[in-house]
Amino acid sequence: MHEKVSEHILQVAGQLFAERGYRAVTVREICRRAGVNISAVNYYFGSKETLYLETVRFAARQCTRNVPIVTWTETDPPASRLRQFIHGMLHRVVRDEEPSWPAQLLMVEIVRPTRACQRFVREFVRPNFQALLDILQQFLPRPCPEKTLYRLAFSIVGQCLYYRMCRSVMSLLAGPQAPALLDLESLTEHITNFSLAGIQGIARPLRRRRRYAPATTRGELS
Amino acid sequence: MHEKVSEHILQVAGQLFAERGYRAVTVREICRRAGVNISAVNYYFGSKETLYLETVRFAARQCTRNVPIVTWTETDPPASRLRQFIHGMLHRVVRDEEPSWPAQLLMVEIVRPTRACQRFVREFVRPNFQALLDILQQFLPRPCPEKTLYRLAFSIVGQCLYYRMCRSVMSLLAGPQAPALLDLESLTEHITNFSLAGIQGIARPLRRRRRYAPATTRGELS
DNA sequence: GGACGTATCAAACAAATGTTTGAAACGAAC
DNA sequence: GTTCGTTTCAAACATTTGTTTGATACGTCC
Repeated sequence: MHEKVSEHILQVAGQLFAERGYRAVTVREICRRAGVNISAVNYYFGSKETLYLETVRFAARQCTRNVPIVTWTETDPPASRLRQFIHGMLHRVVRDEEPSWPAQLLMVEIVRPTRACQRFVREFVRPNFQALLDILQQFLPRPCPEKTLYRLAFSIVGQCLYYRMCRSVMSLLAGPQAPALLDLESLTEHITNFSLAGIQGIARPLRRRRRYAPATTRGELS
Repeated sequence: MHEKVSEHILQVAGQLFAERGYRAVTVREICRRAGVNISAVNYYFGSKETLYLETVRFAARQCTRNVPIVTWTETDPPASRLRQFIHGMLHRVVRDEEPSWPAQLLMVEIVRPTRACQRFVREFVRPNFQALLDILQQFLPRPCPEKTLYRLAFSIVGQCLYYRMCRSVMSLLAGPQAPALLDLESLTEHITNFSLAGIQGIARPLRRRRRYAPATTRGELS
């Protein structure tokens, strides 16, 4: 029963934290909604703050557990790998499967980081980011400034994260067709195509300046 | 003196709210840091909540005041207009000029919206968004699904907002070269070039499928 | 100088907060 | 049945919270 109670508190607290933030949620409400005594939080977690840190860890685990690690075969072309990466990221981030609060909690943690953020980045964000860098490498000529590589990566994850972080704004701007814009598959296609072209636009400006014929390796993209 | 005192409170409160959030900041601390009596908040603003709503309004005004409205001449090609739009947006959002808290406060308000968000979107975000849609229209063939148009816009603002919303993550990932990645001019160039190519990649797949020669209007971009 | 609207101040208020306490209930082991 | 470690419970604790109060100071107009 121990395991069940503490995890139940974790779930209830996580949802409330994600919706209203750490300070706006009281220990009393967590316990009331979880159906446990008020001293349960301190009994199982030691303090409200520790409980919060645990909800962030739980959220990170949950987000990566929902989506199997990005795996591709050696024969997959780079474009296919990028599509898989974007699909996985969108799945983690825009998909509203139960529970839906972990992604939201992490977004808030990113925008105004607390002590929980550093560990989250180190353990969960960095590996994913490195995977993206590896994919991008394959699009670029060997001696490529790291600055460019990083910015390409940020351009891609920026597009994905927008649909979670700015969903409130997006819904207000898009009105009734907002749900259609969140459709996972077509959104994956859009961001992938946009990014593939964008990568080429960054990787090949020299050729265009030299007035090469532009019809060279475009087929690589599709 | 009236005007000065209330605005001073607004500034102090805005900075604290942006750093730590509404609930974590106490009226006592605001007043102490502002050098005014504790009852000043209720005297000038009626309540802590009203003060917060005013800080959001102030932040929105400040962010758009720092950057003159996007203006272009009729002769400017679309690519140039897009570059100006991106430059303005990055200027508002990633530039750390004094005061630097308004953008941060707005980002937090977007990720977990309160009552202040709706008005902010209506009065400040929507006009900017509409301007971007107008620019994008010129890249696309006339009968273009609104869904595509919107997603293009979101791809662009998503790239820009990343550098503010996810700055904590970005700094941890990029390490010592994070400041270089935030350089306004080169970042504008990157996002503009990436997006121009991305727009073409989205706008032209039909032509490619029809096996048209791809060398048509590429000069339009540069 | 007196009157009046504005602004500032220290003190106090009631409510809510996270946490602690000590006892009671429970369940398995002997 | 007794014992012992774990879990639950209601009550209370000391702080902190936003807000209110009533008095005092300030400046201006008559």
